[in-house]
This record gives sequence, structure tokens and C-alpha cells, in this order.
Amino acid sequence: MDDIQPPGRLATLTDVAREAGVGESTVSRVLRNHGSYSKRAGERVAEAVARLGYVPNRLAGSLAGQGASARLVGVVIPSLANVVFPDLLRGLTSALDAEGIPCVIGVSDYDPDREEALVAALLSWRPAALLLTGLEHNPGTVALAKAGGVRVVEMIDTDGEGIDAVVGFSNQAVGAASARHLVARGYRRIGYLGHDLAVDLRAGKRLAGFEVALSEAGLALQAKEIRPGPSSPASGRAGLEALLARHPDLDAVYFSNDDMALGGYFACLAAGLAVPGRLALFGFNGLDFAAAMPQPLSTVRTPRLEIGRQAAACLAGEGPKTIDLGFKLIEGATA
Amino acid sequence: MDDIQPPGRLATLTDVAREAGVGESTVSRVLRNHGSYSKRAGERVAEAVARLGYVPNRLAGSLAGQGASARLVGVVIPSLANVVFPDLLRGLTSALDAEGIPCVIGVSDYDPDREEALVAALLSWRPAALLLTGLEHNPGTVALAKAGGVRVVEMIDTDGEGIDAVVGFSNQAVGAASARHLVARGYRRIGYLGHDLAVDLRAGKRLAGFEVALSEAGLALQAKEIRPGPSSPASGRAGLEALLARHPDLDAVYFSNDDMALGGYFACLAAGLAVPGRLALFGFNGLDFAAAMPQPLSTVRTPRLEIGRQAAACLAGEGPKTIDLGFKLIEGATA
DNA sequence: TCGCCTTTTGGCAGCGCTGCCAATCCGGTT
DNA sequence: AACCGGATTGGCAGCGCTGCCAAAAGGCGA
Repeated sequence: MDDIQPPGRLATLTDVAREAGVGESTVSRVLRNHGSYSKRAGERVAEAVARLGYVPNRLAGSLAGQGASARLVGVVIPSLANVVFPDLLRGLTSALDAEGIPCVIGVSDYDPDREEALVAALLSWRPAALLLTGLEHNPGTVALAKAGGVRVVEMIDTDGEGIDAVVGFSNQAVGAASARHLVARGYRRIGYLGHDLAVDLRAGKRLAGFEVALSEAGLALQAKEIRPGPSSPASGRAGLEALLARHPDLDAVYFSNDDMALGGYFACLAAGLAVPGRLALFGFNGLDFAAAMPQPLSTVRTPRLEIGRQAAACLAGEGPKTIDLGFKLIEGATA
Repeated sequence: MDDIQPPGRLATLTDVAREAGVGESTVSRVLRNHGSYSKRAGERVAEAVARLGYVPNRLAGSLAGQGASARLVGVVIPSLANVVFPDLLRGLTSALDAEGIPCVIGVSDYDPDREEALVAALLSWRPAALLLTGLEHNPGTVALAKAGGVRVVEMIDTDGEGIDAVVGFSNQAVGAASARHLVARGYRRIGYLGHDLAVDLRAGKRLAGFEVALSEAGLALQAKEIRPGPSSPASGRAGLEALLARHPDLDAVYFSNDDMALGGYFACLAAGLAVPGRLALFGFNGLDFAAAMPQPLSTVRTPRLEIGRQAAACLAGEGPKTIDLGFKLIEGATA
């Protein structure tokens, strides 16, 4: 622990070997607990490590090791502003920490070109695996990922073809289930309120599934309000007010997610509209606050943590694989 | 782009040099745009790179380079469940992406021992800098960080001594300002509702500042309810119900953060308590939903993104430095 | 055409570690 | 005392790249 380094230079494995009076290979074997070594050697190395405050250099280790890939995984997510993605990371890190594998993250801001650049940047660290969000990528991204020679896991969305492994649920099915729920409850004049679909493709898939199920019931969406920018309660509140101003006769609104729905709920409270008597609200994600509302929000709970965990478990595997973790419709009291 | 690699082996800089008919050093210079090279050499290298689908190996690059530190930063945060930390990461990555520096993250779960382990693990990647949360760490963590020879930036909290650079705001001052606001508004029977303080030390500092300011006004906290586990709207709702059951005479409640306050607000709505007439609510963080509530939440807005950005800016700097980014009291309509 | 200076270039050591291989050690046999 | 097999050990090449240096190539005025 004492700082007896020659200033400016960190201890190396060679220093440890000298200090412990053993060979480099022995130190390496002891530190990785790989191969056989005597108890005595183990002790001397441990002492020397403590004395020098040695921290192994994994850059060198990974470079020298078999396959030259690092015990790191690269993760590209579109945003950190939407709780969904931190939740995903949460599941991931909880599973990966157990193995001592850290995540290197990149945030694409929903921009496919940025995603491609991030994938290239992350691959340059020779990660053991690459985790992407969604199934839609630039051709260049796919080419890079395939050529990179790493396991690729795509998270969240199962509606389409994956590069390698896919872990998530069907957004179309979520939309369809949501629509069927509203129809079964007797709602007929249904509107949609969402954030930018061109950007959040999965929200678009949900809406597509929603409309299909609606038309199967002989209904059609009465109104659609798309707000620019990311989803948020503020956007949901303003959006619902705008939607109702244009279509006061709606009896239910399907939101692109719970954040938007919370804003919608606030708009109803502020305007004194009875929920769900005057207007029913239906969300998506099953965030924490949904259950704490005076009337629990009707929504669909997605297995976000579990997706992260399963994605981590997938890294070990081989070959293409799709894991559909499903979702759970929460009846709630707003629809 | 075509996949003409000898199977299983990724192209190396030497391959590119051969393909382009130039020396390795020239390729290196071209790729890093460092040193001088002819236009012709630049073109030939660019072509070879494209032809081979070459992705540089930064493990090797960092190992060979000066100082042998990687263009990576290590980040340790206590949690991903609380929006605050993703926001911090958001600020960080937005600033760092511009420089092409990715973050390697570790999540400590508010456990100092885990934090220490993560710091050791991250240092083994020889990051250019280390970003920690808060000022309280194990002695071992501090020793590692100091010996690691990297710039250390501690984020969020400025109430205490930092290792190197510190970027954040004073949690004590936040608590004091919150108390003064409630006192000025005429509230006298004030309670506190928080999540686990032993774990979230910064919430504890806010409460300490709050109580000091209260006593300076000749008042004292009437009741304190601490809920185990992390903060959440559900915990806030259950907590407020418990608190009011024990102390029905409170006229204001200070919450450990906005999530808890939102739960409290829902509890009031459900119980038909007028806010702030019957009970005033005061939060912390200034999250997005606070402004969208029918009555905007009275809270304190913290510069989370800015902390991340400034922390990134700090990495370049030298020597100890403390940046207090302050906070903003949002009057709102709930207190 | 020649010499001189600047730009451009390639060779090669070495970053810190791991994997391989051959050397050494130890305990029990013959 | 010589021998044997397994456990333990150290030396060293090499992972892919960068930094340094000396060599080669141009440019230009005399």
C-alpha cells in the first residue's frame, strides 16, 4: 500500500516478479489462478502485490491473451433520458459485474449514423461482445458488427431479423394487446398520443400493432397526435391538451409510453376530466410510478431488467438465438 | 468492405501497410492524422483500410502510446435506478462523445466495498480519468485512486474534501434553502420523509442542512419517516400514508427527492387532502414531471447534466479544483 | 548539375502481459 | 545410488501498435 514507486511509473508484473523473487510466468499464474503453483509462490506474490500496490494492466493482458479480445462488452443505447435504457443497463451490469466484466457504453441519440460510428469505436477496444438496441441499423453497422468477429446481441425488439442473438419482446404484440384491451372495455373513439415515431421506431411498431388490432375489431384510430422531441410528462400533458382541443369526443387515448401517459393524467386532473369515466388512458412500460397513482395506470409492463440479464447470459452462448421475454398487461384503473 | 480476411483473423495495421504498399509507420501516421505524410500515401491507406475493413486495435495502441493510458474514462455511480445518475452519465457522454472517448461504467449499489472493487477493476484498463460519485469512499478506494496516477473527479457533492477535482453543489445548502422556503411560507409543523439515509449519504446531508436551518428559525422537525430501500413513488406514497397516520397534524413534508414527493402527492390525491392547503409538499431534484403536475411541485432543481458536462471538461485540467454549480429553488405550487 | 534543407518514409525496439516449452525440483521406486 | 513421473518454474517470443531515428526523396537556388 505504501507508495514506494519510482515516481510516475506504475508497478508492472515484472516489478512484482522481482519483488517476490519469482519469475514473471509464476506471477501471471498466481494472479489469474490459472495453471499450478506452490502455496509458497502464491504467498510471496500476494505480498509483493500488496507492497507495490500493483494493479494489473488489462490492456496488455488482453492484447497478449488468446483471441486478443478484452473482458469488456460494448453497449450502444439510443438514449439515457428514457428510463427504459438505464433499466436495461441495470440488468446488464448486475449480471456482468458478477463476472467482473465492465460495460463500455455509447449513446446514439437515436441516430443510425452515430450508432455506426459508436460501433466502430467500441469495436476498436476489441470487446468480448457487442450489445445493440433494436433491430434496425445502417448496413455499415451490420457489416462492422459481423466483421468484428464478436458476439452481437440485439435487445428489446423481436419484430424482425437479428444479426446474431436477439432478446426482447414483440412491440407489435404489445400494441395489439393494448388495443384489444381498450376494445374489450368498450372504448370506441380512441386516439393516440406519441413522441417522434421516425426516431423511436419501436413506438412506431407498437402503434402499427395497435392499429391492426383495432381494425380487426372493425375500428379505426380517431385521432393521432405526434409531438416532436423525446417523450416526457410535460410533452404528454401538452399533447393531450392539444389532442382534446381538436377531438373532444375521444373516449380513450393510447400513449407511446408511461411518461406521456402521466402527463396526460395530469392534464385530466387539471381539466377536471374523470378518468376513466370521461377519458381512459393507456400507457406502456409499467414504470414504477404507474402503480402508485391514485388510480393505477393501465399499461403494459415490459421485462427491462430481465432483458438486460438475459442479454448478459446470451453473451456466453453460440449461434443465433431469439429470446422473447413477453410482457404483462396491467389492467390498472385508468382504462 | 468485402470480407476477404483469412478467416478468424482481423486485419492488422501490418496488413493495411502491405495492402497499401507503404510502411507501418506511415499507416499509423495517416490513421491518427499525426505527423506528416503525402496526399498519395493518405489515399492509398484509406483505400486499403476500406478494402480490408480494418478496425484499429486500441488495446495495442494505448499500450504502445505515451503514458500507456487508454482513451477511456472509468465511471462509478451508485445506482442506475435513480434518474439522477443516468442524467449525470448523459451529461458526461454528450461531452465525451465529441472527443470519441467512451465511458466504462461500474455500478456500486451504494456499497463502498463494491466501489473499491470497481475502482480497482476500472484502473486495470488504465483509463485517462476516473469519475466517482460523492466524496465518501473507503480509505482503500482513495489510496487506489491516488496511486493509479489518473485524474480523479468526484461528482455531485461539494460538502467535504475531494481527492482531486470536485464538481457538484452543496447538499447541505439545498436542505437549508428548502427549510427556509417552507418557514417563509408559514409552515410550522414540518415532517420529513426519506429513503434509506445510511445508504444515500447525500440525502442525509440535505436533511442535516434542513434541520440546521429549521433550528435557526426556532423550529424543529416534528416527525421523520425513513423508508427502507431505494426511493420511488410507491415508497413515497406508502411513506406519506404512514407518516400522516402517526402525525396527522403536520402541515408540510420535506421529501428526500421528487420521486418520493410524487408518491406523496398521489397519496394526498387519493386521500382527498388539499395541497398545499391541508399539506404542503417539497421535493428535490427538479425532475421533468415536477413541472407537468396539475400543481407544479415545489422543489430544488439540480444541474445534473451540467455536472456531467463540467466533469468531462475537468478531465483535461490539472490540479485540484472545486466547481460548485449551485441549484435553483423552484417555487412551484405545492409549498 | 550539385549541394543543402525540408518533407516524407520505413525499420525496429519495446509497451506489459500471456502462452509455450524446456528446465528443475520433489518424492517415491527400483 | 540411479531412475521416473508429475508438479512447479523461468525464459522468451510475440500480441498490434507507437515513437524514435536514420535514410530516402523532393524542392530550389546557384
